[in-house]
Amino acid sequence: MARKKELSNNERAQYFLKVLVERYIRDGEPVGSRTLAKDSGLDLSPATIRNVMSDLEDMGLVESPHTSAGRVPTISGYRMFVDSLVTLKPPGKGEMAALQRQFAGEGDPKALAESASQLLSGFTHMAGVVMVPGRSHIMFRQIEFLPLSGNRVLTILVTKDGEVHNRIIEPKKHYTASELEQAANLLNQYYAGASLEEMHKRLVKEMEEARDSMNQIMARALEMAETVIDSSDEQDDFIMAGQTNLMDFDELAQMDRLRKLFDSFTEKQRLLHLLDGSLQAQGMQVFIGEESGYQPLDHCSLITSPYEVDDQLAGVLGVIGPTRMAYDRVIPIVDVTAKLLGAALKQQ
Amino acid sequence: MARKKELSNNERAQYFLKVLVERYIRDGEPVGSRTLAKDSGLDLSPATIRNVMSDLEDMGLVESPHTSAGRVPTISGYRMFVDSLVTLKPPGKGEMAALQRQFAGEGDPKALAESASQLLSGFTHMAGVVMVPGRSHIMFRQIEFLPLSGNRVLTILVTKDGEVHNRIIEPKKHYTASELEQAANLLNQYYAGASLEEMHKRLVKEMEEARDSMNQIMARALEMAETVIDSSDEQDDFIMAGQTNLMDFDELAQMDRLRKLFDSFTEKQRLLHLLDGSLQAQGMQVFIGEESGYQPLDHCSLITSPYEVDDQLAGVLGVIGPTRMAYDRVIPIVDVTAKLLGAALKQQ
DNA sequence: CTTTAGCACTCGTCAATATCGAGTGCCAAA
DNA sequence: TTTGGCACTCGATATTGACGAGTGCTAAAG
Repeated sequence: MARKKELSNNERAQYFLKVLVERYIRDGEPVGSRTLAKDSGLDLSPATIRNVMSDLEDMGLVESPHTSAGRVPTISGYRMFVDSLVTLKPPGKGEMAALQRQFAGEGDPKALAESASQLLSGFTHMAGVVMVPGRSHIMFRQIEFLPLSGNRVLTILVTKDGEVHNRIIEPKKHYTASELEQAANLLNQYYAGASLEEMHKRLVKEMEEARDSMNQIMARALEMAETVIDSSDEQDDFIMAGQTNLMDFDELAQMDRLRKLFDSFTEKQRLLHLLDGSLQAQGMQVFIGEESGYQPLDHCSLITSPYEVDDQLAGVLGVIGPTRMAYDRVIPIVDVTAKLLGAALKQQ
Repeated sequence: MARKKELSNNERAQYFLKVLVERYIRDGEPVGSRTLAKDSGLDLSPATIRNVMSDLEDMGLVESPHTSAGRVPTISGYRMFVDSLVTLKPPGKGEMAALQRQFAGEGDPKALAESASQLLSGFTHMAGVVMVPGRSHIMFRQIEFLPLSGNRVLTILVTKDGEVHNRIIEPKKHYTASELEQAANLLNQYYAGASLEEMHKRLVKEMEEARDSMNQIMARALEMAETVIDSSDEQDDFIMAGQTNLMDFDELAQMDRLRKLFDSFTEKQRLLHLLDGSLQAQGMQVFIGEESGYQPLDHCSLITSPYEVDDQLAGVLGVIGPTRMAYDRVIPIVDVTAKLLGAALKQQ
C-alpha cells in the first residue's frame, strides 16, 4: 500500500501549506520557496517547492501579492489550516493558573463576564468579547410592583442569578398599593422557577384561555406581567475589552477599516447577530475574514465558543483579531475560558 | 486720543493672529505671509506681515514647523484666540430646529443624555460626551426592601427623576417581610425629598444621636439604609458618542496617539476627573491641547459646559476633538446643547 | 519710524531614475 | 520526479534635481 515515499503528493502539499501558514502567521511576510524549503525540514530544493506552491495556488489555497513575492494564505488556505492542519498549543501552566485565579473571586455574573472579556483580550493581545444573552434564558425568581405618582408603577423583576431588572409602566387604570401587592404575590407563586421565555408563552396562553373565568386580580396581574415581560428590552448584549489592541496590527492600521470595525462595536446589532449564530451551532467556531459576511470584519477573524452552565447553553464568548493570528494559541485559550466562565457561573 | 492709525501696533498683531488662526483652522496648513496679507483685508505687503509674524513668534503665539513654512498657532495662540479674539457663530436655524426636535420626545434621563451626546458628536463631527453625575446630586424619592432567600435583601432606591437603582445586601440578622416593609415606610416618610448626599449625612448623624432612644424598627431601618447608600457605587459616569469621528483627523491619525486616546475613553477615571473639575468651575471651559494635563488629550481640545436643572448644577457635557477645531462653531453648539438638555430634564 | 521691494537662502514635496534583491516560471539535464 | 540554471518581474530604497513656498535681512522709499 505504501509507496516509496512516506507522503502522498497531496499529503505533502498539505504539509507545506501548514508550514507556510505557520511561518506567515509568525512574520507576516510572504513566504518564498527558499524559506519554505528550510522551514519544512524536508530535504527538498526550492525549485521543487515552487512546483508544489504552484499547485497550491491553483487550488486557491495560497496567492502571491505580486509577481515576485512569496505566497500568503488565502481565506480558503486559512480555513483548511484551522480545520485540519493546525496543531493546537494548550495554554501553559502559568496562563492556566492566572485564568483560574481571576475567576476565583467574583460571584456577580456581570463582573464575571467582564473578567472573562478582559482575560481573553489580555492573553491574546486582541479584542475579547463575551455575550450575555437576553431574556430568553433568564430564570424568573420574583416580581414586585411599586406604586409611583399618578398611575405609574415601577416593576422590579428579580432573576434567579440575582440580577435585577426594572421598568416603569403606566397602566390605564389606577391600582392601589394593596392591589399591586396581591398581584405580585399571585405571580410569584404561579410562575416560580419558569424562564422568562416560558413565562411569556404561558402568560399569553393563560390570558387567552381564562379571559372571563378568572378573577379580577389575576386578570390584572397577568396583564401587567405581560406588559413588563413583553416590553422588556433586555436584549442580548456583549461586553468587549481590549478593542484598542487591534490598533497595533498592520492589517487594520488603515483608518477606514479601523473606523468601520470600531463603529461595528458600538452599533452592536450585527455583531450580536453573529454571536447569536454561534450560540446555536454548538462547539467552537472560527470565522475567517469575509466568511462572517459582515463587511467590517473583512480583515478579521472571529473565534467563538459557547459557554454552558449546568449543561445549559448560557452564552458565547470569543476573540476578534486580524485574519493573521496565532490560531494554534488562541483557539485553546477561547476554549478554556469558555469552560472556566461556565464553571464560575455555576458556583452561584 | 486716537493716533494716526486706527489700530495700535498691538491691536494689529492681535488681529493678524485672529486671521491666522481662522485660516489655519480652515485648511490645516501653515499660513504664510502672502496668504495672510490677502486674507487680512488690510492693505499691507507680505514683508510687513512678516515683521508682525516675527513679533508674534517672539511672544510665543505662533511658530513655524520648519524654516521655510508659514506659521501655525501655538497652544498659547489658540488660548488667546478663544479667550478674546474668536467671533462666535451661533447655530443656524436648521441646527437649532434639529436640536429642539431631538430633545422633544424622550423623558428618561439616560436616554436624554444619550441623545445629547449623539447630537454633540453629530453636529461637530467629533466626539460628544455627557457626564451624568453620581449619587451626590440625586434626589431621593422612595426606598423598598424585598426579602430574597436567606438573609439577603434586595433594596430598591427610586430617585426623583425616575431612575431606579438596586443593590442586594446581606444583613447579619434575618428580617421578616413585614419588618422590612415597616422599615421602608419609615424611611420613605422621613427622608422624602432629600438628596442622597444629604440623606447620607443625616443618617450618620441620627444614628449617632438616637442610638439608644429610638425604637428597634427605626434603628434597623437606619442601619440598612446606611448600608445601601454608603456602599452605593453609583459613581459618576459619562456617555460618549462618535468616538470614531476622531479617526478622521490627520492630527490623531497616528496609532499611538489614537490608542492612548481610546484607552482613556474606556479607562474613564481621569477623564471623569477632568469633567468633574469643569462641573465646579461654572460656565463653559475650553482645554486646549496639553492644558488639560492629561497626556492622551495632548493633541485634542476639550470644550465643556455644565448643564443645570432648576438652577441646580446637574452635570457637564462637552466635545472632544483635535486642537485644530472650529471653535467658533463648536463653542455655541456645546452651550446650546447644555441649555436644551437642562430644559429637557426639567420637564420631568 | 514704518513700510516695502529685493534678494539670497532654506526646506519640504514631487517626480524621475537607478540599483538591489527576493522570488518566480520554465526548461533542460540528472 | 527532482534539481540547477537563467531570464525576468517587481517592490523597496536611495539619489538626484527641479520647483515653489516661505523666510530673514538689508536698504531704500514714504
